[in-house]
Amino acid sequence: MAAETKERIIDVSAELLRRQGYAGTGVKQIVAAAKAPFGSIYHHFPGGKEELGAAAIRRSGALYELLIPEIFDPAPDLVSAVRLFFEGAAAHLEESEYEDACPIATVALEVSSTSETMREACADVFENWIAAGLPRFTAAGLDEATSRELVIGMIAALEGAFVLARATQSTEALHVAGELCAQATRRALKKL
Amino acid sequence: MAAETKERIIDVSAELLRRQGYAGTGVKQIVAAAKAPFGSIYHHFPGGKEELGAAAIRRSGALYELLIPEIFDPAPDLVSAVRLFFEGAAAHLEESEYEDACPIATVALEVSSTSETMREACADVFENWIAAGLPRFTAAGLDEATSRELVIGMIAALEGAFVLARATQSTEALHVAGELCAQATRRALKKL
DNA sequence: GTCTATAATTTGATAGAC
DNA sequence: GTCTATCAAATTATAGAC
Repeated sequence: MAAETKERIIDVSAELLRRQGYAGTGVKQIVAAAKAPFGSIYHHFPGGKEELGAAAIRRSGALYELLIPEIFDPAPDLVSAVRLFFEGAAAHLEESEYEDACPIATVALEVSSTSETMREACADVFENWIAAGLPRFTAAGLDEATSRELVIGMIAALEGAFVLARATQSTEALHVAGELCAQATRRALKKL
Repeated sequence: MAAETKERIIDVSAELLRRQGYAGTGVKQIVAAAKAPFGSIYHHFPGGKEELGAAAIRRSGALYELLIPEIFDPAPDLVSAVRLFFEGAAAHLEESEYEDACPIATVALEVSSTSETMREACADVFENWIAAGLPRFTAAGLDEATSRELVIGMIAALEGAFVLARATQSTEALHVAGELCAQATRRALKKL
């Protein structure tokens, strides 16, 4: 039961951090949404808000990372996979009325100057994503360096497109960024 | 004098919002940094923190927009300009020890779900940037639609690269994203 | 170990003296 | 119109009852 409460607190925190950021999300709001008593935060996370925030970021990061095999592995080819990745993101963003963008980016930008603990959690997540994406590109025959560039480019383009999309409430940037990455991938494969 | 105080408050706010975001920046912190009396905020900005925040975002947006002509117009060609744009961003980020990334993105992600006033200010800034970038691409002979895609792709890639760069404290993503956009531009020009 | 009551501080905002 | 004193509410965190 204790473990379940802890898990529930992390899940709720991850959701709130995605929408409101770190500073914008209160500990009281978290316990209210998780239907947990206030003190349980400091029982399960002695490091307080910072420790909880880092745990939530790592949780979100791990969940989002699952999308990579989920989308890339059944795709007919690498270029299609890249396209599907952005189209899936666009669809999900639209369905959530532009609420559910990247669960990490907001916090990453926000806390990088103020909390080293939180910044490291975000950096770890991004590095895990890159590591998870890499084998999908090398498996298509691309060399390590090219694959890394394409993966980083893809994640960067996705993150930035989310920024534009959320502010302008339009998926245009996601479609454009997806096509940009798909074409770059196509061109790299052609050179083989 | 009154006008100067107001300007100073906006400038200081813009700087703090860039580093800490909207929720993470207190009104009291702003007046302290601007060496202004607390009440002057509500004298100059009757709408309170939200009105001040929107003004700061628009100010930052206008300043940042100046970089487009500054970098693109003296560049030898469009592809070089795109590269210089990212390299300049990387250099500035590194010089500021990964503090000074995009002045809008943090706030854009943060407030899009909670403040319509602020979201609109961010959206306006992005649209102004797109409009400022467009003529540089059409002047090179590209059609309107292609130019728009390249500009949006460039801004998206830059924003996302900032997210990765700030979290991982590395400029790798900026270099990768810059090359991605430069190559896309080169290819579009080749087709003419 | 679960939960409540409270502490200490800070938040955004206002009233009103000068 | 400039500025100070203060407000009510919210913030993170803790102490300690059960």
